[in-house]
Amino acid sequence: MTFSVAATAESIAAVPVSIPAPAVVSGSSAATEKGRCAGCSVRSKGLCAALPAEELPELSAASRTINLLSSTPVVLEGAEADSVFTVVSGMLKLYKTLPDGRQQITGFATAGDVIGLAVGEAYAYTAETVTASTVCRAPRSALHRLMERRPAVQARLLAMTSVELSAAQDQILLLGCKTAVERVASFLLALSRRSRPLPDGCPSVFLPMPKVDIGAYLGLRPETLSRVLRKLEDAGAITRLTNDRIRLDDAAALEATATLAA
Amino acid sequence: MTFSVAATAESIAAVPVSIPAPAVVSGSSAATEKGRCAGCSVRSKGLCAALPAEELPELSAASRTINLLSSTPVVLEGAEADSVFTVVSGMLKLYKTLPDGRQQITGFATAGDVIGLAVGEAYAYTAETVTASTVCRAPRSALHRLMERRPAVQARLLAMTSVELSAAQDQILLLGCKTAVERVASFLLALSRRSRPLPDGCPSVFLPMPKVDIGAYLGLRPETLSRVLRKLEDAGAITRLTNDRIRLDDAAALEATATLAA
DNA sequence: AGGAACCCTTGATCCAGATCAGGGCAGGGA
DNA sequence: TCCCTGCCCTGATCTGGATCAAGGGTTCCT
Repeated sequence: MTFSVAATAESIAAVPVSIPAPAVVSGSSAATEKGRCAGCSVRSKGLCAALPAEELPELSAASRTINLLSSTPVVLEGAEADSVFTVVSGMLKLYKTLPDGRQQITGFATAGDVIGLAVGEAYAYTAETVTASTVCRAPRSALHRLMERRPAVQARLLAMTSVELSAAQDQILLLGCKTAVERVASFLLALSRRSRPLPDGCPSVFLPMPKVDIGAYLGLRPETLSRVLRKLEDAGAITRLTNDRIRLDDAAALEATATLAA
Repeated sequence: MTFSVAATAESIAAVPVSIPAPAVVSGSSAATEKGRCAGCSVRSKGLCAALPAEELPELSAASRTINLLSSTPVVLEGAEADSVFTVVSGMLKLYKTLPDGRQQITGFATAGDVIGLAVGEAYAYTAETVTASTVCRAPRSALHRLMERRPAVQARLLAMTSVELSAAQDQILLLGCKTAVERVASFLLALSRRSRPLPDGCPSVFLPMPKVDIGAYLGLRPETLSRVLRKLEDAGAITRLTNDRIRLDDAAALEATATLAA
């Protein structure tokens, strides 16, 4: 469910992907029909968590696992929404585009998140990999049939959509009210809540996406983001360990500058 | 479902409310148990549209109709979410507040919209009447029981939540990318799609809420909103008929300035 | 090794919208 | 009737973040 700020994506770095073609499909090929879903790393997450074991064979047959390089589109805004995807690993960005090219990232999706749910016939946003990723594709019709047969799946989908709506409203608050520093502090804290602290106990966040994407998510230019991060670092609140990892040295100070409440 | 921009609220002006106390509850009193819900004006809207006739008696017994003056809070952000409300008539604003008092309006709710659905134990936003309104209150537990018994209700709730999520993402795009003029044009067009055109064929919108609230919804100061409306009026795109009604003389021009796409 | 293409960062300047200030008008109460 | 209060509009000024410009680091390709 595209939790607007999630970061279980730690796994990405640990599993260097090496794929020849831009997209490799591994369906009901090598793995046995039942085994594929049963042994899946996101079996207990997202929608699949609501599935009883006896549904697995049919789901395995209906779905396909796809490996993707980075910067690869998965769904396109406006295209016919005939499939839904579950992120198995990696990270994707979801964004909307204005006619003149301006883009607003509405969220980042990581393992367990569902992509491509649409109200009407067309996808409402574009989803594109930020890092090499693996997603699981299923026909929309299969999901509908599954929901009719299993109210628990529908309940799970409702819960996930509700969480996502709540996150979207938090983002509206952020974009409508907060200053640049407050936005960045809120973002770092939200990410840190979803990731494991460093061995030294300090929370840290993993940012595999380019700075321009973080900016597009927070409604800021990359230059502004860079300046804000420097200011926070000078203030002793954070340390930039590497380009894609930040340690939160003073989470309390961040909370204070984030104006709390989100 | 708090459609971010809805305007079937036309009815409000036509039905001048005159209530003595700030809140008048009319439960299973005068109306018969079955009659209340069966004859309700929002029977065919929102969640109630998914209800079969045989559920009406129980729902009538579990719910209460409440008349409210303007500027009356219905649910409070952070309070225990023990009830859900359906708007019967009038208009409410939904907003989140930062500790220092800044407020972001996340949507306006009109007839048929559902208010107070919460992910956890607490309401995620405050809802307050903008005009005198009538809402129907039901215990959260009653809704849960109803959903378990009737998958169609759950399906309806999922559909409504999905639409709302989509609207929230449009609002994120608006707040993150668009200029002041684009925001106002988008807002007017979104409202006009939900209201009937004037006798002369021109679309028009009804804005019962104060300008400061519209600004708080669009991420703008009331001064800026006022200036933008004047600019649009000078350009011949709109006419301010009264303080709370605007005629869209040139919807095409508005579409163009709204940068489309939302 | 060389270099091309990205990113990221920093500095200088600009501007859309915020903020500050003041005035007009409509509704409501004494 | 008159005053008071709240809302709206408009002008003047300020400023946070955007935009413009440039330099350095890293990765990948040749």
